Amino acid sequence: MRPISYTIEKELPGSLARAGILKTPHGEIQTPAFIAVATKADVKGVEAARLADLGVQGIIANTYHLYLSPGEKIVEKGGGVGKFMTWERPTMTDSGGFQVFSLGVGFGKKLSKFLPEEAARESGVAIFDEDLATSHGKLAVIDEEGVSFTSHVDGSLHRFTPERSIEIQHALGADIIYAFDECTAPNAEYEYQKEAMDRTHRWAERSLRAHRQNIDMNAKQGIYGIVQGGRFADLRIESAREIASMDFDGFGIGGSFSKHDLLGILDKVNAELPKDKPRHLLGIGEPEDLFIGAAAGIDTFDCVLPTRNGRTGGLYTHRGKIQIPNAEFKEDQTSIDPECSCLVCARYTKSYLHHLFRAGEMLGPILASQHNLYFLADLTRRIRNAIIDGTFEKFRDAFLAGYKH
RNA sequence: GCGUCGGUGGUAGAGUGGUCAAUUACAACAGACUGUAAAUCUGUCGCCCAUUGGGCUACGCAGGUUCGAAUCCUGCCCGGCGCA
Repeated sequence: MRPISYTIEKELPGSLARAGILKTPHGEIQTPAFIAVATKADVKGVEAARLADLGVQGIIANTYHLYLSPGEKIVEKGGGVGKFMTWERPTMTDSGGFQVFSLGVGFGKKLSKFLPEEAARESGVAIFDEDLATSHGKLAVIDEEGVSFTSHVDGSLHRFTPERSIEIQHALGADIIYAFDECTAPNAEYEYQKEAMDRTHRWAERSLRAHRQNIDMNAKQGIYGIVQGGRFADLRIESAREIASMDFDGFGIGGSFSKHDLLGILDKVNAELPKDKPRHLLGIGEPEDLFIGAAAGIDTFDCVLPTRNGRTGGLYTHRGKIQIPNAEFKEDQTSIDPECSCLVCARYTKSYLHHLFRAGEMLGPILASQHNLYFLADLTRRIRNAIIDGTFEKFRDAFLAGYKH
């Protein structure tokens, strides 16, 4: 009996969408579900004790960050990432593969994972700047065996290989761990993307082997393989087939493709994956993305946006995202989102949140993060219910009609 | 009253003859953020048109010197400090 199992509860006829139950040693996750990001063993701004009330069923922490600080041994002595942070429910750890991107080619470049350069330039987002990147130097360099990192904290040198990532993830002790992969830049050329994908496949085999060899941890943790291939459909499909052929307990769809590409190929990717295993869409997304993902058969999502947006004043509402520090909310005595039933909305006005942000009070980002987390967790829960009821499309259309940018 | 230092854009505070509509910070007004180098970053920020660009009004007030003044001179007003 594997530590991780997935059961389909209901499928949406004519699509890949499904509702199910993901069982872990620390409890079940009713899917589709939104997993909160707890990079450094904390969901930024939110106490673990509050997470369940916000509808959060699981968290995902980060191998690279916890390895650097406090060190995986400390977390291990603390009882593993879940116990350490007092979240004794389902946990995951990302392998550090994303940092290959963010500290590698992405370093010094404000490039979004999604926006191609042109779009970024048009929308005013700062973009890749080779000069800047060069002057800072990249912090991650890739070779066949693994990745050498320069710590962003103190400049010290570190080495990650698939085996090392798995070893650290064993110490961190999450219920679900990920194969070490290479997350590529969104604008990577086909040739490089192919090369990186093939390398990620080799790393996947090594990760899997490293995990299965550890009898003890293999019995306690499940391991997901990660599909790569960037924005190229044929590579994505090839990658899905390749990763699916390996004996993973579940699958992660790795990042850096544009939204448009995501729309077009996610279902094709998932169609290549075995139905009886869980699929996680790494690092996504916005409310619209959750509908797209769920429709394509994604079971779990994670994304930094609810907490990052929340910290910086962006709040989700059923009428679209709002910037609470903006002047228009100064005297708005209505709740943040009248259609939201979270504790923050039940209690506080836009005017109050606006004031907290203007005054630089930390409670502002805290409350905003909580609301956003609830918003996405609740939306995912309702998507699940709609799949079970067979009203998915209806629910989606109704929601998106009211949700403006 | 005498002496002295100083009065710059919403605020603080640079600038001390041309490259100044005026560094910078804060405030203000927006925007961005998708496996968290992020409680962060970006843009705008005298007025009026405009696509690069142009016009106008501005550095306490009023004069003056100069081709040219926020910058020099004179007077006045206001404030800090010192002495009476």
